[in-house]
Amino acid sequence: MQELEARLRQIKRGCEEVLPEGGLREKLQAGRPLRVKAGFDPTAPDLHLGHTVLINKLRHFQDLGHRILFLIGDFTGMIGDPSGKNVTRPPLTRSEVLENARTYQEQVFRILDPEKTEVLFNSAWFDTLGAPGMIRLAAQHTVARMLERDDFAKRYADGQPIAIHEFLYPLCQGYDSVALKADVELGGADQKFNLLVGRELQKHYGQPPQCVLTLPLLEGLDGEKKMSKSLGNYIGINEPPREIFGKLMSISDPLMWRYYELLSFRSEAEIARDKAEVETGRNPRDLKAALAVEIVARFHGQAAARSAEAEFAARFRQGVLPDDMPGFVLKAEGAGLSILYALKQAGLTASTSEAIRMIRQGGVKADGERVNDKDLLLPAGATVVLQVGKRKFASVTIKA
RNA sequence: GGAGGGGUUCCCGAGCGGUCAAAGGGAUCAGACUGUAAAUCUGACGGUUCUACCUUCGAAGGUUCGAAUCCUUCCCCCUCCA
Repeated sequence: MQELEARLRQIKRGCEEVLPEGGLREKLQAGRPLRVKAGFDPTAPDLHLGHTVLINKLRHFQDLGHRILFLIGDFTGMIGDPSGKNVTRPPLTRSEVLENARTYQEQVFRILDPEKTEVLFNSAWFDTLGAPGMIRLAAQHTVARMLERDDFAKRYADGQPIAIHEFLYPLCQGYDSVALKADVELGGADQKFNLLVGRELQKHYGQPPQCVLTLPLLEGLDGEKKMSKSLGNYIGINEPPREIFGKLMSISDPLMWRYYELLSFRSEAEIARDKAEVETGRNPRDLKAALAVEIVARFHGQAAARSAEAEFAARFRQGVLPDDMPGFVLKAEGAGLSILYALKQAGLTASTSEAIRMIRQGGVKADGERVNDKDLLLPAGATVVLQVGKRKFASVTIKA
């Protein structure tokens, strides 16, 4: 009994909503492995930490012995989830879909256990459903219920267009749950409506309705807006260890606790203890580093995480240069090479104008010495370590 | 089919014949401060052979000593009415 409660708490951690409240306990009580569904767009995935909040939750289920149904919406992808943009996405070819699915798996299986994961495509049932089947499906839901969806309601009230096919998206997503006989479905907080349609449809088709878990959208590095690639405030799981480590170290303290809650696999009790320690004087920096190590290790292994941490400490606390900075060999013009030209050629600045600006602002160092003279010549034959700002380095050798 | 509004530098957005490389905000970058934190403050933010010159304001032409600003044509967005 106590164990059940513990499991329930682990599953609910970080969730925005669990609907219906008691439903999950009931399903867990049955003791059998649950069928846990999560749907993904068939678009080319380049996962960032925001995506992993949901995948982590799937992992929790797996750890508790449940079955993950990793559904790729290659059919629903043709519709595109209604976002008000009112564009029908061009359907992907079969090989594009398979390629994207492969990339998904390569990334997702760094968190999930492939043995306990089934990867499925919803075209499997929709391709054979046919127009009559689609009409029968559409008959299961009313326009009034559809308009309850916040996004639809707003657009309808504002006189914004809603194309008919947009109504089909929630229905199809719901039908996926029917086809899969899902016990639980996970989705982002913005998916609540669609997830609930699944419950309705399952009832219509004589199945026990799934339990719905919504997960919050993770805030990006700025701590304000949701993490997304287009906003540039993301940490991609394929980024090099050093990048992931550095980006995590740059987040604010409040955001760090948020990340602990949603991204760390450490127990809530441990995190609470750390939090208390910080309040009595422990340096939050060390906890941030611990989080960074955990995350880097998840995607790149323990060794890479340790070395990223060591390098970070060396570079920023002791000012040691990175040992693998890019190297360049540039030809001198006469007696030497203009520092401006070297900075640009080494890719440290986008243009010579920018190089001048950086020097004026005191952001350029050569062999650790601040450069104040924009007309400085690097002598032929020398090898100089150039630095712009805190994180851009290059080793430049001037050839006569 | 009819009426109207608009396309400006990474984004939003002012400018509406010279003082415009173009206000203001955001993002970004550098410096100071620090825990490489965050917040804050200062500065930068088209290019170059850099106190000057060159290229930019949807596209192409034109008027003018001079245009992002005026005219012509074209392309593209949006709103309202039917």
